[in-house]
Amino acid sequence: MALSITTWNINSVRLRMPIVEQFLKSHSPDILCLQEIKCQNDQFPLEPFQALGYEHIILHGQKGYHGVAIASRLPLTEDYRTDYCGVGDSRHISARFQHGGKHIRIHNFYVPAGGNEPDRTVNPKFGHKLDFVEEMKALRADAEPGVSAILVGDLNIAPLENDVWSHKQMLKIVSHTPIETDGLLEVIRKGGWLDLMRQHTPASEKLYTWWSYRAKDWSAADRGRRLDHIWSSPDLGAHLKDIGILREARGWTQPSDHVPVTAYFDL
DNA sequence: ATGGTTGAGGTTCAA
Repeated sequence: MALSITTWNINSVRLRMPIVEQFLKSHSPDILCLQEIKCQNDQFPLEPFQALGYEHIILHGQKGYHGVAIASRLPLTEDYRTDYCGVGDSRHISARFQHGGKHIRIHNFYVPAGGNEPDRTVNPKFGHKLDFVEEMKALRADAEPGVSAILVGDLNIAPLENDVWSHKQMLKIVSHTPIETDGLLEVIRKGGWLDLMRQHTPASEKLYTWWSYRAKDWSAADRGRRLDHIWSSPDLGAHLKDIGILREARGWTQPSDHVPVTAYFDL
């Protein structure tokens, strides 16, 4: 049984519905996890998703900032939202589904970006990011007996050397500082997660999912970062068939600065 | 060291 799951930081779902529809029509993943929907739940454009077969939609929106959503062709159950750091941000949503005889829980995260200065004594946003990552270390891939797990999202950290265009030049840039990259690798290790993008593509190869809006020519400069991730419990590793990073979506009309990343499984 | 761009919701903040 085929299963495909996409994660995409959409940077305003209302503004970008034309390219969301373009993506859903061309790729038709079973489940789409969105981050930075930047709207409240009652402002989410349900109808165009439903018209394309995504009848199961769960939301954790907020006014103006952040916000996560899961749109699915498969029924979603036992959904919940966690307020990491207890600050009232909408940065996590989770649900369960069944496919190919498996029960699977999916987590969709939007980790704080962390501001510019990588020092929590002068930049509270960096402290918030570190605290958020610390709290994520408690999330285990085997938390529910008999239930597999998938964790996706914009984690705003590029953990490996080849997850950024220049490891050396990025070491003091928020998203690739050692305290962040060590922290995220610890979340993976302690939680018993598999980094599926790196299972599919060796750590020796560059891999990016985000390119800044500020570059004159994002594609020519190619100063990307791998900020978006797909992890799973170990049992799903053998079922992974492919990973698709839709680089071309960065060049679409009114693009997000992140591109869709899709994991293709055969369960 | 600075500035480059984008979005939401207001005339600034977060990314």
